[in-house]
Amino acid sequence: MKGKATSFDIAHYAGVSQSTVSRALRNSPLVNEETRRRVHEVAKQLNYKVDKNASNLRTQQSSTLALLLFEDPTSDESQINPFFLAMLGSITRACAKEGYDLLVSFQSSSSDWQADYEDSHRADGLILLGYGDYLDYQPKFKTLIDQHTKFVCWGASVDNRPDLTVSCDNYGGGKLAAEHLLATGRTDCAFIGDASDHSPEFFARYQGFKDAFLAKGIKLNERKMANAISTEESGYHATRSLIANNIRFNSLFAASDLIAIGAIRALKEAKIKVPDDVHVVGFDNIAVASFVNPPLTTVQQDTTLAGQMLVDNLLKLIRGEHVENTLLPPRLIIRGSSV
Amino acid sequence: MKGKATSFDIAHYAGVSQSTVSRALRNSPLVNEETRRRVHEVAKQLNYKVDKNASNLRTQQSSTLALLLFEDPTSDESQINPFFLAMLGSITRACAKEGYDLLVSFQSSSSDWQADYEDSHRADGLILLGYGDYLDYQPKFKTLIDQHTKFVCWGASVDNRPDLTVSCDNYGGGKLAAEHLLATGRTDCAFIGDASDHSPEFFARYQGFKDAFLAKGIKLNERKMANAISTEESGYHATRSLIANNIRFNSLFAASDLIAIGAIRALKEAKIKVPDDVHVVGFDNIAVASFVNPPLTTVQQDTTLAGQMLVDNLLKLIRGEHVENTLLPPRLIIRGSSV
DNA sequence: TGACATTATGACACCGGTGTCAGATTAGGA
DNA sequence: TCCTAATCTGACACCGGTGTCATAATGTCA
Repeated sequence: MKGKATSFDIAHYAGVSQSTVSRALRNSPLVNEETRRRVHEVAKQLNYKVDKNASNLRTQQSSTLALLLFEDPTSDESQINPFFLAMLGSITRACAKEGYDLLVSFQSSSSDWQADYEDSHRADGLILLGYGDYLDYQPKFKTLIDQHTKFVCWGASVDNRPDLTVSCDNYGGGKLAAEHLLATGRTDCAFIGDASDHSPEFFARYQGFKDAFLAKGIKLNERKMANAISTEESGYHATRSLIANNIRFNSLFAASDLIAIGAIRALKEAKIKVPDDVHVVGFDNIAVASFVNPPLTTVQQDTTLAGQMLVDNLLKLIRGEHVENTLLPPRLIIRGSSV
Repeated sequence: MKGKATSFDIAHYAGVSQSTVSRALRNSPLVNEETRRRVHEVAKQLNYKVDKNASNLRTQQSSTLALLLFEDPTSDESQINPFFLAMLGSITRACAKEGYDLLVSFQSSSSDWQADYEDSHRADGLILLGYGDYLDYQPKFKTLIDQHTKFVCWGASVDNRPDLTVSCDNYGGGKLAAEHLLATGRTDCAFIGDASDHSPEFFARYQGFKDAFLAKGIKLNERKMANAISTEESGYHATRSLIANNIRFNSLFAASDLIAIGAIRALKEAKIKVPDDVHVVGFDNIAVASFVNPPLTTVQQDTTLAGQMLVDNLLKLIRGEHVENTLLPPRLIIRGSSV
């Protein structure tokens, strides 16, 4: 057999028309049981596989989702944020479970990102994943909505369309972290992250954290804060600058685990002991968290559930079903860095 | 405008035929400069995107590669081997660079894996990634070759077709590890991994390691070996069983970093100090390696280069060009676990 | 036995591009 | 001025399926 078999080849060998082959292979009730069997038989022998391009072209859908990964442009090229990789894994699994294929693509948020997977009929919908720079994305979101592109995004909320967002309850997670530190009696707390509304997830974490302290009548000292993006390097430098400015604290909340790991490095370097001198709590529960020294207390985001929800919601959108705003419950994982 | 624009819409507005539109958009030299400009103009206004399904159907190729990830069926569902995730990242980037899209799919090596991406014209070729169980795969490889499926694989070698494999020089890497331990004077060495030919990569690492010791006239003690697959758990249990059997050693070579990390946990638990009592060397240089305590000495595999080579070789195969067997040089990264 | 519903099948248009071929127009050369 | 070559464009078949419609074969009931 030269080249790949087509449904016409099968039709020929099975002694039926090509239409019937198409129907038989998709188990249409219109086709006779005996015929169906025979067609399947021949198809198997010829190792026939439906041509997805032809099929997709005709049906105008692709059984494929596209995952767009946005990375902090400043992060090292070779190292991808492990939290996103975990998400990628769970999204892949969720797609497979639903019978969808997944196209993966990295976007650098600085450049003009190409969301044309849907326009070009390569994918039925998009999943946007990133510690989104909130403000920069809004115009893009609007374009996507105007074009009726189906998409969901992680973290960053879309104006007036809360149903398009799946995210961890960052505010609640921040509270969990705060309550834990308060319970251990460490009320003089530093925050490393970004408390501007540029980074909505970090902002929400900080808000929850702050409010939990306020609820106990404690006001966080604004001077004990330093900005950082979600890399180890950034966390290290931010913490170093606090130390260099002679700012004292007995506990530290980092907006992400990578930041926390960088912070611990800076603290160690300054001969500040973790957890004896400073309790440290991170956010994400990436795989590394349990291996660092000391093991990192952190707020876990359930990536498996998150991936599943992103896919589920997107499929609902594609099918035109109603979707609710989705907020996933965080969970505190207590380890050696704070006890 | 209802629905998506097609090339006929553009033809209409630009006052030319659809054929000309198609040519103009692909910058065919056949079309007049002025016409080309006008067509592009209209296309942009209508936000036109070529329908990939139609295009792929006609041209019989997809500008897409598929990545099949094989995981150890025993590994935890939620945690994917970080080494593979790093590879995934670099493969994605390499694909983007070459203008190809990437379909990602997880396969459980136990079940019958579906390699029909190419048959169904979804992808032009396959990249196989996994700590392959060598023997199980050979029949599958044969089928793929018989069907003229274009594919490359990482690690596992394909009988008679060395050109289909890209891999790290595992033998050389094992030697590097051995020479380092010898240089530190730790000649009484344990090995955790799989030294059977079931796991070709681990086997090669062990061979290189063993030969380097032999070159110094030292024969490794077979009793100081334990089998493990590439998970932290497995490394932990394997090491524990050695300790439980009262087997002594002053250095340890693990076939992968995850195994090494598990081994360190087992050692610590038994109050055996790393590196004072036992020097530990791993393999892979996953991101975690530098964060564990003590930081792990390891043999680095250059994942960026590996991803690039896999993609490059696959594209060459697709284009029918000659491909060489590809072996990437490993590099020793010395950290606290062995000095 | 004729009228009608049911079942199974084939013919055919269609999805939206790409590639080939033929034809129109203009330019160039004798 | 006429002929040939070069340039540009449109018509059309084609890729390999899917869905609609018409039709043949069979069964049912009055």
